[in-house]
Amino acid sequence: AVMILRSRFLDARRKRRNFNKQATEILNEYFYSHLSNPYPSEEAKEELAKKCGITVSQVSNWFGNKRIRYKKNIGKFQEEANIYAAKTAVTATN
Amino acid sequence: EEENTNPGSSASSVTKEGSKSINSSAPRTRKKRCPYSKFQIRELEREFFFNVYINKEKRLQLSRMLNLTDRQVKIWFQNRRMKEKKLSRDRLQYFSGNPLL
DNA sequence: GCATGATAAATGAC
DNA sequence: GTCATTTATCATGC
Repeated sequence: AVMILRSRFLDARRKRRNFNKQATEILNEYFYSHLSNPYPSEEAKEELAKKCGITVSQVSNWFGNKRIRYKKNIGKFQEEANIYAAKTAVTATN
Repeated sequence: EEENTNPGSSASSVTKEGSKSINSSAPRTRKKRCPYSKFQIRELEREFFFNVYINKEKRLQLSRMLNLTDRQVKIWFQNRRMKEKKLSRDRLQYFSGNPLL
């Protein structure tokens, strides 16, 4: 039984699964509302992980990938940036 | 499963990372990440199994055998220790709260 | 076919 | 030394 769990653990670590849309929304919301300094603290990471239903490591991975891919091609993310900018603006007015 | 095409040797004579150019304020471009071969990984892992911390002597020996610099071997062990720590964390998280145990 | 998450080299703060 | 990163690469999803 232990061996089964062990192999299952190894497979789960290697397989990649996309996050659900809600988790991605939360992460993007934080990213674009902190675009000048998109480096969440350890506490912020834990809170994001809890809200997204993922691990802190996964949050770190997401921000690492997001930062460099955004920097490498800002134009590609412009539309996305506008969407979340408008979204946070709406929530701010409420 | 072959050797490294080390980009460091292709540039101007940079025998070791210790050697600095005359220019003190050089931006010093970041070394391109080059994945190690299966053979290199096997030997590094073998040594890591015996001791997580490698001494200077074995480090020099390994670096010569694998055609890597001292610094590369040193950094590999640092990263490998971090990886081990993360694996332990993941294992603990995965097996904790598992009803089948 | 790229988008995306995870991992592997490499750097730098401390 | 650790450790959060950057960057490229790998593996998978779709």
